[in-house]
Amino acid sequence: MTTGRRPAWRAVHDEALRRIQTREWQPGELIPSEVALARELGHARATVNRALRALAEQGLLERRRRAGTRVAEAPQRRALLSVPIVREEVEERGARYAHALIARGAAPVPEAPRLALGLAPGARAERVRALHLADGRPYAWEDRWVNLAAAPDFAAAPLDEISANEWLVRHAPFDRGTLDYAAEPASADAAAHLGCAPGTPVMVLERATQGPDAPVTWVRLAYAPGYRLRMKI
Amino acid sequence: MTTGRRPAWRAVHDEALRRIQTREWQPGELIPSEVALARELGHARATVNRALRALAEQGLLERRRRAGTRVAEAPQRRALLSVPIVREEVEERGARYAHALIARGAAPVPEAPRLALGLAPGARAERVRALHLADGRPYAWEDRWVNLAAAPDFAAAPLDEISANEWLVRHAPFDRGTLDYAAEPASADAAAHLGCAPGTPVMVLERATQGPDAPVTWVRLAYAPGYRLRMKI
DNA sequence: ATCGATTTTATGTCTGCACATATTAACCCC
DNA sequence: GGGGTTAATATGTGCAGACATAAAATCGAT
Repeated sequence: MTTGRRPAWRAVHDEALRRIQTREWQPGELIPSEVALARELGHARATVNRALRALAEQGLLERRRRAGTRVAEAPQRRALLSVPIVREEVEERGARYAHALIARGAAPVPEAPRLALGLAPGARAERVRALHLADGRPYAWEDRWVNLAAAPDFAAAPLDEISANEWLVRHAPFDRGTLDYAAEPASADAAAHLGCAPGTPVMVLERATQGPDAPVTWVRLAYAPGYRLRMKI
Repeated sequence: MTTGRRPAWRAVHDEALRRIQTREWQPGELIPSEVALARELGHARATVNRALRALAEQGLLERRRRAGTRVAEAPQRRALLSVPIVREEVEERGARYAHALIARGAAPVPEAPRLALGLAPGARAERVRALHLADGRPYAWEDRWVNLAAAPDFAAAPLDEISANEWLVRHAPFDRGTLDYAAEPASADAAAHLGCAPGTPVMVLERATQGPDAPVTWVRLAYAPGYRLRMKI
């Protein structure tokens, strides 16, 4: 029967979670089959399946056909990190967002972005440098390279009105990518724009984004000192 | 009919993804209803529902009852970050993991962990300091506080055999928590154990873990210089 | 018009059933 | 016993139909 308030699969989910947390189901232990649980809890197998599938997606259960379902040895929740858009990050903190375009134009590509963009040695690409501001104070320093082959219109994008990232998100289809966070000493130009001493530890994000056909953009974001990347599990 | 190789809901998922990426469905635009899509693609509504639900969980679609389904304004993929267990991190890189217990014992709790553990001012808790090693080289420096009220047996845990984190993961039920990454200068003791100069930028992870009833542990991990937190989207 | 009640509609969920698929377990033959 | 074949079984997926729920759209009375 439909519970109304609380979906039945949630109830099953929560009950299974309780048994995991209370060690009623031990780590590594095989739990009852979907059919058995369905009978015990009075629901259809599909309902139990959905609940257990959700727990497996969270990393708490491990499921294999025929072998059954067992509690993960080290039951780890997984944190969901939405790919950061700087403007949203700033606004979520209740600050006013602004950005300043510092420089743009074609230039020869250094090694790291060149490899990420899949370009030949000596190739040129569009480079954008910009500063992101929160309530008028420096928030992050951006150094971006764009593969014009994958986003031809980018050269004409009005980057004083919209940030390069937002323009690309809206105009260039994208697919997959990688995120790399590291702690590094602030480079001279980053320090100058972020208003800190060169060498100050800053969080650096390097993001490579690929479209369905070709790599689109490679960006290096240096966050102002004090930045924290926060996640919940 | 069952496709066999590729589940039908994946086919629907991929087709919808294609339409989003090619801008056939514009950002912000209302897409056809489940019933319409089911008829068009020749599947049951439940199948279409599952596909669209998966895309919504990834942040590409926004769905509301009665209002319908629309493409997210800034279609962002979400990265799934599994909560790091240092041993697994190390072994995934193909290195041999080891850890060394440096110190343990009850001590007065400083402010940050005290608040995270919900303890009264002046309270004491169990402190553990340990070094994680990859192929014998320093990997991360751990400074951990444990709320013995939530994990009474922890005082007797054999921390020379098993790391505190793994012991807790196996013996203390846990629930929710927060992860905070920041770039900071290496403290004196972290630098000493990591083999770098004090003040070197290092990635610091602060994790607070809560069980069903009470906070369990607060840990600060300083990774050796060069550490990168890598995610795929 | 305006506000509130009612209808409509798209998504959310549930069920029962069926078949698919991946493994494990059992079996058989030598 | 060894090795390959077959059966058994738990999960994975698909479908049709039904009801639940939220929110937009409509209608009605003031």
